[in-house]
Amino acid sequence: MAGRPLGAARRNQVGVLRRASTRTHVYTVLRRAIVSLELPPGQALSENELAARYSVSRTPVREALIRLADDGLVEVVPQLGTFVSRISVRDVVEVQFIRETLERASLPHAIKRVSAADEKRLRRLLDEQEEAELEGDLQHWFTTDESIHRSLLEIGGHPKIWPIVSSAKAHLDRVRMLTLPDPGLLHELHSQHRDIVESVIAKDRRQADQILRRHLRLAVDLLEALEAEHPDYFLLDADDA
Amino acid sequence: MAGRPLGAARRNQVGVLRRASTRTHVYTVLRRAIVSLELPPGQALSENELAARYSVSRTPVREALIRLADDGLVEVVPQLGTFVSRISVRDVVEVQFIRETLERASLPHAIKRVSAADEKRLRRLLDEQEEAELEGDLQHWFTTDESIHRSLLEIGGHPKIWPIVSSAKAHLDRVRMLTLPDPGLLHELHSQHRDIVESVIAKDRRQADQILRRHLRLAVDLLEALEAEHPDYFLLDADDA
DNA sequence: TCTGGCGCTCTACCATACCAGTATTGCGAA
DNA sequence: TTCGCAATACTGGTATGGTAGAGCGCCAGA
Repeated sequence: MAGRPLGAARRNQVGVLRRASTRTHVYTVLRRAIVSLELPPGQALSENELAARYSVSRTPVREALIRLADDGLVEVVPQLGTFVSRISVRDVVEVQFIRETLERASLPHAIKRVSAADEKRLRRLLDEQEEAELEGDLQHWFTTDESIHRSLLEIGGHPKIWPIVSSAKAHLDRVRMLTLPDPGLLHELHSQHRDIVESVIAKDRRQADQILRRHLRLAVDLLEALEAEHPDYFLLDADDA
Repeated sequence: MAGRPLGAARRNQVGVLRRASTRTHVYTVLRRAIVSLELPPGQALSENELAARYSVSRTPVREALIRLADDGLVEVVPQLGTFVSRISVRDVVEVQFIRETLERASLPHAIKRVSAADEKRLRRLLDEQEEAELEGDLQHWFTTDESIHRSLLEIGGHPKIWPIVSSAKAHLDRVRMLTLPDPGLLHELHSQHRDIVESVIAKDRRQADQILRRHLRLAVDLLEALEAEHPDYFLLDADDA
């Protein structure tokens, strides 16, 4: 093979971020690629190939794939291969239910506990997202989307809900990605964010809940149309895991 | 050459039937040991030592530890060690909230969808649990406990909630384990199971919800007392992750 | 006696080698 | 031409070796 491990001198090869472990880095990169559909559902992933592409060994790649498998984003079949999981309509609906249930349950607590500093932070995130929208920076838009939802959970005193919602979001965002770039949808989502935040600040429980619910359902409402449009991305209804 | 001996190829090192992957096996064993407090909070776990104890290599041990870290049951500190996580009161409360929210949200669906076959299955599980209770077989009791809760989620059409609840349950059961063996508590929990199932069958939403809620809160109600009794098992309130 | 620094040891992390299966493919026989 | 079988070229699973970093204890010096 090519060069042998040279120790610390070689450690910086992958990216600027040396802080996180290699495994986390690979996990992050792969996850982003899957959610963005850059790696389409059904795509075969080879541990060897990925290791070569990112110039790391198989070990961290493998560990990243295990985490992705736990997230349901890939399926690893022993002695056969690892594949980007196809989208299961049933799973998406259920994952959406989980997310909606948890975020809505936390919202009243956020309304009770929101502080002036929280308000400032939320409004800053909203502005940041608006900027990303105007600039057409999808990546940044999604980052702020996560920040807003995570912040609301943290304000509600339920930070541990976020990892669950985040895992759900991955599947939902993959669906949403099929409808993008639709500037109208993006704008509507951002507008809903603003309405939710303002309702929380105004301590209007009913309105906040109503908008959040509608907000979270936007992705799945178009599911059937998307399935017809991209049949190869979806799992057949008969299949179960 | 003469080729490999095909008959012997089937033989897997340990003759204990056809077990899942080593990684899963180690994960299961370790998880059970942690939840049962056989491995107490704060206990240091060494990859090398575990590998030696279970007569496997470090790789599957390491991968199992990563999964346990995702579950929040262990904490791995690079270049230092891996430790059974201490119990954080705040986390237990939050995890309890998550579990309660999801199970209660699914319950109405279970009431709508419960079939005759489901009823039979649930009652069989209840009988099985009663038997385990009478025999004092804690391990079996916990198994049926899991089956009952999982079944209710599946009947409600939300099987994907189970992994989340299961992860939450691990933390809650660890707390509960501090109160056992208390035959009175065990009996009360079983009795509540029966009441919940009967309410579901009777399609009494309000009663089912009420009992389930009380049922799920039993573990955390005693938290403060337990923390006073076993201070070394708990995390100090100041600490955050 | 106390303190500061050097080094030993143990850790998890990553790289690599080996193993046991599976799908493919190419070749020989019908 | 077509079919069956066996060698092969993959796959992921496991075992093992090497590396940097963190903690701790010993020891020299004040």
